Amino acid sequence: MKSGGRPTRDDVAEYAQISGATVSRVLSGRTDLSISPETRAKVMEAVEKLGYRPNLSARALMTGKTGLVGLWMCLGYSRYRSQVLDQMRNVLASTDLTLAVTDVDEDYSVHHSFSRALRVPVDGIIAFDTSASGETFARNHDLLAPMTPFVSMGAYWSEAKSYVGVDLRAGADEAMAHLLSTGRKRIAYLAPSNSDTISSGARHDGYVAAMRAAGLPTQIVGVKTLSPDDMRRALTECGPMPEALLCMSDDVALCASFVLGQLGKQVGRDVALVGFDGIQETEMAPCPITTVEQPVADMCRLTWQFLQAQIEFPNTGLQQKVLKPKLVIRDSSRS
Amino acid sequence: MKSGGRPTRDDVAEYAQISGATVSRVLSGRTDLSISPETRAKVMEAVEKLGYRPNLSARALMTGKTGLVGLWMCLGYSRYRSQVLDQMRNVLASTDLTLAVTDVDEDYSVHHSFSRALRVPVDGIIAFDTSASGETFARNHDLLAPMTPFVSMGAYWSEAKSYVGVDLRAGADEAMAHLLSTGRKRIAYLAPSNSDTISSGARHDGYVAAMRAAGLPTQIVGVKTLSPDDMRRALTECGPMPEALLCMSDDVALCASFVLGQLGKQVGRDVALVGFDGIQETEMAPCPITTVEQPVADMCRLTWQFLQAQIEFPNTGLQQKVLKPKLVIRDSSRS
DNA sequence: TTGTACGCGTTATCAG
DNA sequence: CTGATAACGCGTACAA
Repeated sequence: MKSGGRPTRDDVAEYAQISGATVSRVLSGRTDLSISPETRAKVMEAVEKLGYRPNLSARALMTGKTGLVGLWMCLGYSRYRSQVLDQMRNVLASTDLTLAVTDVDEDYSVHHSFSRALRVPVDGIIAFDTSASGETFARNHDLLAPMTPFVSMGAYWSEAKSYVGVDLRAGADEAMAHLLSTGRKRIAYLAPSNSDTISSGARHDGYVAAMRAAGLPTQIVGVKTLSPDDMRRALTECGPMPEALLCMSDDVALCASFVLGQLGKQVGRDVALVGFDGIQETEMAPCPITTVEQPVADMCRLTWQFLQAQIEFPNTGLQQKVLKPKLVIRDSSRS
Repeated sequence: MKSGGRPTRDDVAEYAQISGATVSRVLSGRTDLSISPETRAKVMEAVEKLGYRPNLSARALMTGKTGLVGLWMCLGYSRYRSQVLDQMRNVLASTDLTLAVTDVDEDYSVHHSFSRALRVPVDGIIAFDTSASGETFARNHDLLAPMTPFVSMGAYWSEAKSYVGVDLRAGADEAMAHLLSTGRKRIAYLAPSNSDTISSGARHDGYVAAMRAAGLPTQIVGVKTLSPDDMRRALTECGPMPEALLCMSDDVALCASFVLGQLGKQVGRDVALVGFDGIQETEMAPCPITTVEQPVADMCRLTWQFLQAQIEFPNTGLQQKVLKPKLVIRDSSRS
């Protein structure tokens, strides 16, 4: 046996006094091969004795498959993302593939993020809510991994790629229609100021369009981070308190809800609140929060279907589907 | 070039009319090698033209390194875990290694979970709060990946392995001392009924020990899931409402807080609440919740230090450190 | 500065 | 049922 490193297949073979090929056969776990019980026993003993584990890279090199599905997402704190992670895990659980989650953060350059993510050797890629615009994303994917099966999932996509999208614009339209129907006029859009979503994207655009259509002035409020302090600053320095806030996410809405309480405002009466995502916590806020619920379960299931097809049949064409979110009205905006 | 599949290094070489070795050299990005500008240009052009990407498995096979750090954790929904993910990502960001997060769920058998996680070829493993007992875990690690650098992080560990632990027992002791000092006597321990933590572990044990020492009867309350419905059932069917609840996690405490409100009880006055983990949301509850805060940042930083040492110097001995959590007292238990 | 040749640890295809 | 042997795609001495 080699002195220093990990034992190899041939170390096992030597120890067991048989050929390397046979070791492979035993360890392959295939049922269509027949192996004598004694040989099998010898191999297993040697494996145990030597603490042998197959080298995954070598195996992948031979088979051309790693058995991994890459999930690309921003690992920054977000309850919605955490929920998607949970769901994706459930979907993959019944499979013989393994989920490998990789950080793709908008803070780094897209290219830098990608080259990192691509260091994980996967059979297919799911890119979730990578907020780099869909097109930039598609171009980078072409550049960096043209042959790898790929599906983007969530709010952003490119028509050049397969995707399962969520029509947040429809969600924003519905939310705004609802908000306006309650008679409120001074409605602001609230989002993290360091994010793209504050000045563009389906939610922002839906808000602006609805306000314009109603002949009302728009007001964009940016919040630096989702800390109570920054939220308080944002909410007090933006002028007179708006009658309603369309929040970019439920995380934003929940933080706003807390700060409004501190400021002596009553959510639902003094200020209406609508969030996006549909995370569980909106239900458990002091005043339950209206939200545009994302179809997380369907989204994950369908995405996996798409990707699986691409992995199994490399010639699969583009698969594209847009899902509709669902407005869930609660006390924060009812009256 | 081969017909069907991805282009290889030698396809690039052929296209550029040079040797495969030179292609490798150009793409290695090393500065100590000297390559003529024309050659470099030819290679780059061929790479672009053919859409060549190096095969990671082959590269890993050669170098013996994948550049990946495996983070093993349960991907089920939990705000604390999400926070750890966020922090770990920050720690690894300044590194040239890539984080590959893998689901290791206590619901599956430990062995099954492990063999899955081990399908990701990594240079080192961080196992976070894998609630399988530390010893079981260590044994499985020995069985499945004896040579791979390994550090466990969080509430569970084995003395046979390197770890960065958090002394939740000390946290529980402190929390109970605090709770008892407020004069409350009917104190219950609240945890998910399907989890190990309901009948064992540092938090449970600390609770039981403190109650016994105070000559008070213990009361364990199990909650099926963290839905308001299940929580309501747990809290109403456990007999007369306890004066205080030591909650297994902040997620549990927050859910309890919501349900108590619904039941007309005032948190902090009628029922005291203490949670574990120190997630941000405890601060933003209607009545801010006392919590045993985990040293997430230090924990992640130190764990990485340990792992890095093992990766760099394979002969590194056992590295073990236990961190103390910090009791943060808020209104939910003050008076 | 570039090319040749070998080996990393597997799986898979042949004979035997 | 088992043993040689040929790839898989790449990095790197060594030679030119």
